[in-house]
Amino acid sequence: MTGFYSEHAKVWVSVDCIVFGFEEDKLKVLIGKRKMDPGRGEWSLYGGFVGAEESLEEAADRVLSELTGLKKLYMKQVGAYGAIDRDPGERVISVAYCALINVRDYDDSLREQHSLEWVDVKDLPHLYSDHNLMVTNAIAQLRRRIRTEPLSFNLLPVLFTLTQLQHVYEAVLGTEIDKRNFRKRIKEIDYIEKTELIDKKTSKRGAALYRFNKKAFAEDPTFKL
Amino acid sequence: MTGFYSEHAKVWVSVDCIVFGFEEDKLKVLIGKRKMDPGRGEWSLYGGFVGAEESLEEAADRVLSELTGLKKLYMKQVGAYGAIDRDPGERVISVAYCALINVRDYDDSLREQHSLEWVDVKDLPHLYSDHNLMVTNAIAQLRRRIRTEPLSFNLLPVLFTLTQLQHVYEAVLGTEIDKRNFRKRIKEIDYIEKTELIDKKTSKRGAALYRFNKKAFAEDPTFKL
DNA sequence: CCAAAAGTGTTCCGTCTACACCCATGG
DNA sequence: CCATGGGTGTAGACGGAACACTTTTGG
Repeated sequence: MTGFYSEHAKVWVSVDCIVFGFEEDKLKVLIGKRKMDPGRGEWSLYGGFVGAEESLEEAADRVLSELTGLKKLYMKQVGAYGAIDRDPGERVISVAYCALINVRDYDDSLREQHSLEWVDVKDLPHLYSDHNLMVTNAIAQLRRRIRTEPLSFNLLPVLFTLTQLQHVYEAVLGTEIDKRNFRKRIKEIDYIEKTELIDKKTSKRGAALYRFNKKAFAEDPTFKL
Repeated sequence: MTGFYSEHAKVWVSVDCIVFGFEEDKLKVLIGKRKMDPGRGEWSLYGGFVGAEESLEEAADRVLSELTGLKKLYMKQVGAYGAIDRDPGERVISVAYCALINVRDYDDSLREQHSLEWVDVKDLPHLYSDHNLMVTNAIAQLRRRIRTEPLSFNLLPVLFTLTQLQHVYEAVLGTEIDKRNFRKRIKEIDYIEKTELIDKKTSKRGAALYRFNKKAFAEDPTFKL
């Protein structure tokens, strides 16, 4: 410490995670009731303070793995929120991160331990502080990116059917998509590979299972859907 | 102060401004040589610390008006930068803001006072800390937004010719644009109004001056170019 | 009179959209 | 045998890209 900036004020910085999951053909967010003051009992995103010895990304990773037990999730910064009175307790600047997880990878007992709930984004309650704004911005970002980046696979199991994939796009974009047009476009994308496996859970006839080939995508990282 | 968060560490938070201007048909950024340690003498964005009693936006506004003497500039958050060692002196988290200004509104003596230079984005030197990354991200954001938001007018005088406007798009996007296609699209946009005035500075024949009508845009805020 | 920038339409091609029926199977 | 979700192709509309010449006037 050399004291370059000692005349300036320091503030608390936190990270808040908007964790999206896909369940029952709906886009959902993981929220819980706050267990601490201020705001005890209010619905809230899950977050944590940034330590002196960790970067913003590390803090977000830490919070996410506390929350989900999962590592190496898709994660993207949404933005910094710095209104003076955004936190009812003290002055805290928060950086929001959006994460996408496959609900089936997620240990449900961990969810219950933290008393978290998957809530449909269309049906969000009032959240603590400016968390509703964060979620709104995260959804807007998700909608923009899902057309040009292979995000959707993060919300699905490794093997998925085209109907499932289509439902992800419909849930995120909030629109209906024509099945034939959708499948036509998929066919032209090399790194969405059809496997020999058949899923019989959702239909009597059975649906072909597909897989996202990361290596093939890395070779030609263009995405357009 | 109620001491809710006292067990957690506080950090310094700063804002850094990426100020874009349009000059000589090029997209330029305002940078200067740092006048303080650490990093004295290095090329750098202009920034400042966030005070205890101001929001991030207020801090960015304050820094921008110190810098330009201008208020109510177009300004957008680029993102938060929080690597541990990003600042060579101490641990500082910085939030980058991108601003667009009309170079002709800008008092050049103020520029000289702060020993700032307009530098072509294609010709940027190495900048202090992670500032090159901030500029890169700001340009990427600008390219995305300029197609769907009426940003370009912020880089031009109130009255501008269509050739100037086209040059703004070419400089930001880094591509050549077909003149006839460009003007065809402009004609279909109601809130880009042709005035009776003629600019004779750039050509012998003279070019019609146009204006962006904010009110007309507010009534139908769709933009597509 | 000529250099230099302003201004102006049409054609073509590729992309997106709309749209309806047969298939396979478990119950 | 029928209800349920899986799977397939075509035609028309629309929007974007390519492209070249005339106009005006200051020097």
